[in-house]
Amino acid sequence: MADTKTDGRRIRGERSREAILERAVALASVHGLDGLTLGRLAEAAGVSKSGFFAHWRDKEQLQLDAVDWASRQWTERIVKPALRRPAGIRRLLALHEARLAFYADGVLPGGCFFFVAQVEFDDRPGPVRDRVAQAMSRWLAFLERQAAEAVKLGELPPGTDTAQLAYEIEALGEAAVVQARLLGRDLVYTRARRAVLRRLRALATDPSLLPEESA
Amino acid sequence: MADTKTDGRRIRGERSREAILERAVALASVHGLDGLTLGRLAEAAGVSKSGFFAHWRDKEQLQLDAVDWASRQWTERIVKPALRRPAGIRRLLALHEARLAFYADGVLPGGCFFFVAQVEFDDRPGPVRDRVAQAMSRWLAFLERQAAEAVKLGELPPGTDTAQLAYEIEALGEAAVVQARLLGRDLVYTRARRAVLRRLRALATDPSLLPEESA
DNA sequence: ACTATACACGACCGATCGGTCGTTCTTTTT
DNA sequence: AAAAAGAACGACCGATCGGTCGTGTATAGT
Repeated sequence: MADTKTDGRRIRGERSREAILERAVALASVHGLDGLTLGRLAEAAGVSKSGFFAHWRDKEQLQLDAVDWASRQWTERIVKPALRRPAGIRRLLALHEARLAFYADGVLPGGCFFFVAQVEFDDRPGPVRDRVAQAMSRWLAFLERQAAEAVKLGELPPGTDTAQLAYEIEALGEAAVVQARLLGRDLVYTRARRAVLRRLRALATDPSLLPEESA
Repeated sequence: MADTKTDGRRIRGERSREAILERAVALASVHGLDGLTLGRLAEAAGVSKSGFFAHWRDKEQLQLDAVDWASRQWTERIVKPALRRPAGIRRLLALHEARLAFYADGVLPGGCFFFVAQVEFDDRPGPVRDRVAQAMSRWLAFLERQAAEAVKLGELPPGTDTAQLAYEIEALGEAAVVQARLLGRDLVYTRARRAVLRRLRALATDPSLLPEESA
């Protein structure tokens, strides 16, 4: 039952480590980075608590790795696919839709824990707070840059408040997870998608670049 | 130092109980209803842990009371003031603005904990989950009703998707708290206000009912 | 002034928290 | 084949969790 050794280097626990990390991110999205307990994590990942400490020095190291792991997933599943779409308003919409699809996949069942942790760690300076803040502001800055690109391409009118638009896309995407618990995923995700689509169509100099609302 | 006896009935610890409850709500907005610990709460409220248990049977009772207390505050500080505004789109905007002002006051420094608790308690049936879900859906239903009223008054075009509009107002209001931690309150609250104002002005049959954007 | 009551306290409880330790088993290196 | 280096375990640690108990005390009603 040896792990597939993809290269010459060290192997064994990597699969286990990755599996634990994935569970940790999922749990943190529900309970928060701080509310995540190592006992529940170990049980959920099928290892003992001391098995966990073979991979991480302490809880803080796990939290840091969890932030990095989630950031990497965010990039792979949301940013990269959207970057294959043409720049401008279509890419903005693609980013929003990829995010909803990512949430629907259940990797972050409670929504992105950056947003909970941003509050949790606000008054507790340290590397975890820094990394969470960094991940969040990178995402907001990225959204804003894409909006600015759309302005430069002439797909949005000059003078468009790109930071404002980034705020709205962020808000409408994140809120979906919470409301989905109450009203059902399909219904709420449709609303979340339509909200941004409408907003972009209303702003766009050429709305025909975007799909129709009923699509 | 006797409490003001507003009526003939029981008095003494009420002030203390109210003070504890207020602190509990504030803490729960940051750490979640579940992440709230009685030790921190007792310390923050200046009582002993056993002093706390003079007022509540257990943590669950406190959580229930906290939900009710927050709901009441929500009504007093957001709903009631907005109900004094004329029905229709002006009232919708007033609701959004009152919410931002409420958040700015710091009663719920982490944002409304309904939204965190909705995720926290999702897979744990019980009275707390029920009450949280009830509070959230009451708020969404109220927003939707006000939007429907605006349609009936002719301030929004017939056929407007009122549930969609309620979703957007909710999302744009709640997200502000989180982003405010990162980017500063004034900046983000301005964005949150402008987002809903723009949306309403774009929809309205008579935009002059609403203030200018630059206001 | 006396008594009943409710509030608040410090001390304490079992369970769980994050974390350590010594051991065992497997894998990699030599 | 022997030795070195992970990886995982069960047992256990002090601290903190939610919660109990007995006591002291301030107040309300008589």
